[in-house]
Amino acid sequence: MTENWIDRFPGLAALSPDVRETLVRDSAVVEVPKGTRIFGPGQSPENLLLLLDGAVRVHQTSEQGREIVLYRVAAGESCVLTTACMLAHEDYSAEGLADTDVRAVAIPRKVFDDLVTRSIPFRNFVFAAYSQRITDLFHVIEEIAFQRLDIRLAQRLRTLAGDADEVRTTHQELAVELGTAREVISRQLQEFQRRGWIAQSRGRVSLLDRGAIAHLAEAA
Amino acid sequence: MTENWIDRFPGLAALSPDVRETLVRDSAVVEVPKGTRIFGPGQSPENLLLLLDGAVRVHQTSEQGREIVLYRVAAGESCVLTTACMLAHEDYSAEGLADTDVRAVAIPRKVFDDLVTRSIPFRNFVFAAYSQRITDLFHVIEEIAFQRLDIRLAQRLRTLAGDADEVRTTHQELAVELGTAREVISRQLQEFQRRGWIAQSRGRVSLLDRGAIAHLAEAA
DNA sequence: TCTGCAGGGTGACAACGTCACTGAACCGCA
DNA sequence: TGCGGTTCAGTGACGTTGTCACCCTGCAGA
Repeated sequence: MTENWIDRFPGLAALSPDVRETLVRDSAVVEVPKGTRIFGPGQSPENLLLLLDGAVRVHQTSEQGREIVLYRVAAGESCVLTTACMLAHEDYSAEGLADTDVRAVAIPRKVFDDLVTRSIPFRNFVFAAYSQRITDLFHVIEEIAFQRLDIRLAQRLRTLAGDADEVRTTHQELAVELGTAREVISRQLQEFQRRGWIAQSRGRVSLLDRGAIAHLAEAA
Repeated sequence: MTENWIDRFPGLAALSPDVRETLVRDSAVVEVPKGTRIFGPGQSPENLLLLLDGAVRVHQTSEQGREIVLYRVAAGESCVLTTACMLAHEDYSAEGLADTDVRAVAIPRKVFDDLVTRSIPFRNFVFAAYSQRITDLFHVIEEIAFQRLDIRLAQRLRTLAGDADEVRTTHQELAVELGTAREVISRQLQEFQRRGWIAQSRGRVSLLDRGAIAHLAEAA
């Protein structure tokens, strides 16, 4: 448990030795399995999470039951908005789910407060993390307001696939990614398939022509 | 200039006397006329602004030139995201415009850093302000993704009108408010007019039946 | 009075969302 | 191996929103 995880966070490189010591001593490394609900309405976390491995997906659900993925927290990043949106008076319908198995450092609120007071680099880290998330949200707004769906879908398929050449997901899940309806995804994927860019089977999309997909995705 | 503006900010009520003194001594009250661009791409503010009077409107503009209003900062609130989104590495296309004549307190970055270190209540104020803005952004996302335009337009007409019974604005400006196109606003307003809810003339919308408008707005 | 221009109206069409329903693939189990 | 339930995907019809091209109108300044 004396693992030196701090070096995994570039933003924390400037921490002084005593701050590092506090952080390592008073935080716990936790593991949560894929699918766990990390926070959500009626579930306010008393920790700031720094992700070591895995990813956390943050959703919003509308009253009518439609959903959209707001952003993901990747390894090496922190889950600041998590704490922030819980801090707000309004209870909000955003929730965080473990997208994969997750290993994270949990910094208790008191330790967090202490560090923010004591350490300028730590504070900068926190504010930088906020800024990053906020620009993520700006991105989301720009895309849902102004970007065509075929382009957004192509982009999302690329990022979900990563290095692999297939994505294991349902049309419904893709619809939630983009905040649209399943039927719309089905039709778009059919069009992609018709053009020979992808192949589909139940629960799986294979990318056949990454070049064409990339070309569309970059037609931003 | 020794005006005690601190009491206008409920979140700052808990500040200790010495912090209050620093804040009042080292901050300046500034006035900017309506229409001034307060921040934007290539214009990063070195101050945190606390609004005393007036309102600031924060926009985002897409590459294709379409715009959307993200939120407004009202008197008694602070412009935290302003500083935050400038802090992010990416240069972002959000910009802040004085929606009316504005009077505000400008807290220089150094003073801000000092206060965040010294004062727990000040820090809470800052974090609470962040949370508020972030939930505002969540609201925006929920609305543009899932809410019908007629409902959003009715809501916006109500808030823009305030106590008055008319709104002095063009269709184009309303389109920017909601991130849509002018033609769409024109058609919706015509429908409202046909139902006898509003009357229109060049650059002006009069609310004739606030009850009906409110009813639609609350059909969220 | 003329003229330029911002504001607003309109029709056609494309893109996206919704609804109702159908069929296909998969799973557990007899 | 076949059965039945469930999840996933396909489809047509239709309503809403976005885009494009173009027009008309009211207003201000020359």
